[in-house]
Amino acid sequence: MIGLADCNNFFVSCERVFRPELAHKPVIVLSNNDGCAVALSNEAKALGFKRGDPFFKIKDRASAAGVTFFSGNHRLYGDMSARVMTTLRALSDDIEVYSIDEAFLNIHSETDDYAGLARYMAAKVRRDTGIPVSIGFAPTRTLAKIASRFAKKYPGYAGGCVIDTPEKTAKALTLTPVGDVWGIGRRLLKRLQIYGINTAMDLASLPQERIESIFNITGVRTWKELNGIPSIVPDNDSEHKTITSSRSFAKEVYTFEELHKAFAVFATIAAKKLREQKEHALEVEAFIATNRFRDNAPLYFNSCSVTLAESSDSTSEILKAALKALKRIFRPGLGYKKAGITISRIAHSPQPHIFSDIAKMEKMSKLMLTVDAINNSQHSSYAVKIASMGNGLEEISRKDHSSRLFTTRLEDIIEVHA
DNA sequence: TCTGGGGTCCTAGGACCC
DNA sequence: TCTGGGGTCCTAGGACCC
Repeated sequence: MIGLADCNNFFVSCERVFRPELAHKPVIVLSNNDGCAVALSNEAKALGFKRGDPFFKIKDRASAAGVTFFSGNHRLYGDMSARVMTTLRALSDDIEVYSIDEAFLNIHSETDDYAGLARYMAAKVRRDTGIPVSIGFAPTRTLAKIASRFAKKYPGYAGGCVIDTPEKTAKALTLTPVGDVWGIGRRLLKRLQIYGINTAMDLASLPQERIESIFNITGVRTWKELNGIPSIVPDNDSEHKTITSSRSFAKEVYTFEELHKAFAVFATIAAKKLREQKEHALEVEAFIATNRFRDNAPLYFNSCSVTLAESSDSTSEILKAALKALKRIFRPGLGYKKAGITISRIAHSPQPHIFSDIAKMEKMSKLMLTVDAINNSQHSSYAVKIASMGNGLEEISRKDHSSRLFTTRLEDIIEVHA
């Protein structure tokens, strides 16, 4: 049996931990620049608001309906996620962190009461972190996902649901729309509906030959998983193969200098992540794009990648490469709305070339370690920074509804008056 | 006025090779 | 006028995920 723990309305739940009066109230967490709704409480969903709704379109109606808004506070969510994962880790033999709000749970020791275990784990996470979580156990990951959906949807499960018999499997699959199955996206759903496949049960009941004629290998895996045959093996190394840092800007940016500043921020963020996973990259790609929603301005998207002579994890080397790429794609006179960098060809050990100055590489490596150490120990993460970063993205981003850094900044710690 | 960010995997087709 | 066959590797783009 494999478990899946999924935090309910995760970003909203994080905010509610520190604003308990918002329980049972409509709450929406917004994306960067207060652009879109990305997380909604059940009450906000019930009012008809959806994930992806642009804030400017729903603002008036939602305010009138009493919705509380938050700008995304990702440092808070990341820290709360770590707390949830720590609790889950202590309760299972091993866990696979699948996303900021989900983890698969492996239980090696024998138990015949998975439902009780799931409910206990959910209650423990709730008590230790304040975050409500739904846990499903089943023979495959795809079925565990379905089980956790039931645990989330029906309060009667008390946060824990198990699919472990043919009868329970049949019932769960019949009640699950095929579009809700893990791995069935918008495009696939459309095709399935043409064939009259509407529920997970319809899909699971098809003969394998039929499935193979409709789907590629990933679809066949999903079908097997629905039939109780484990076929999706998670990639258990936690290191990423690419690291992207990008942002949309609140208003269009026209000059190279402004983009340079933004790229200094991107390089800082991406290189820090790279160093955190103790790796080095050989390739840096830069991209810029104009506003795709404006039809009275030219549409331009371009990207360019640069290969480093020797692999690096240094912010300044990565920035240098990103700016080289940016120079090739920058066109004056255009208003840029979004930009970013992706670093790739990531490897564990540094890869010098024959003329590399090894001493210099080691010196740079030490320098970056020192910068990270200083920044990690300070309240400001940019105590030491690349000068061209200036005040970062401050002037070109917007956050009007921020909560505080309750768990990671001493000045922001919550006060209790008794 | 205002429309997110960060990933993975698979596949078709081109480049290249013998 | 005639213009092979088969293999591998790489990459861009599509589809999916949260």
